[in-house]
Amino acid sequence: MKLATWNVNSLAVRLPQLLEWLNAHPVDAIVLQETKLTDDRFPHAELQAEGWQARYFGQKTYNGVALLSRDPATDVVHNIPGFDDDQARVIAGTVAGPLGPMRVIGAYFPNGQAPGSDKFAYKMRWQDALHDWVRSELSQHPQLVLMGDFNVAPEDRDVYDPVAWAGQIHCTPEERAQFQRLLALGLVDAFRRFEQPPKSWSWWDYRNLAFRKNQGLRIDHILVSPSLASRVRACHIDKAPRKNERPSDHAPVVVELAD
DNA sequence: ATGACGGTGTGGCACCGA
Repeated sequence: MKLATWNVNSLAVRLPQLLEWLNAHPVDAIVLQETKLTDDRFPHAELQAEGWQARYFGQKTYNGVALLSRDPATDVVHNIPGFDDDQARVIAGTVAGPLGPMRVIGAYFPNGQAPGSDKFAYKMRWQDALHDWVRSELSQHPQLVLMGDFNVAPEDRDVYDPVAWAGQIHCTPEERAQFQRLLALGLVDAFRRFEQPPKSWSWWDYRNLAFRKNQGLRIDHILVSPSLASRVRACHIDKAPRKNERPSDHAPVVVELAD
């Protein structure tokens, strides 16, 4: 079973690239971030024509998330229950698979702007709420995957220039501690289960020829529940779509689970 | 220190992302 996450930075612009990628890289389910579409504009017909059932939760201009699967996801949740939020950042659903029902949570963590800002405080509150909710989801769904754009580079090896980025947004001790709190729930970073090429990133700035210079961050992650950890067969970042004309600034991340 | 690139909105630029 294969699962993926991709911050597409506007699904309206990236739909052709998404469909092309899904054709070349069949997955059982994928979560998308930054769709930037209200639900009435979501391209469910185009996706359905390609065999995808879509669950989506969007808004105008910013944010927006979706969960695509071959069979329609059930028990769908929008945003973090009990956490009042006017930003569309989370979609969760249960997807049928060879391993039985799989709880899939797709998340677009707040950017946070800068330490000390209001947006940073929101990012911390949001992550507190996510942590507590994921803990309760884990108690009900032993087979759970939390994936998306975390906007956190967990360690210095996830940053192209850790000295320059020290204490900067995505790299602050507070954000990294929040990431560790998720791991403390028993979740496992699938990417780090394996030897990986050094300088593996999932995001490169559009500016300064960052992709060509391979200056990026690993901020898109796939965390799996304890009962899935031993089933993780592979996890990789697919840089190829970043070479497209008009690419997203993020690359998809893929995990393969043994049936 | 700033802006650089790209997306969106009701635009002629501002805001936001990371």
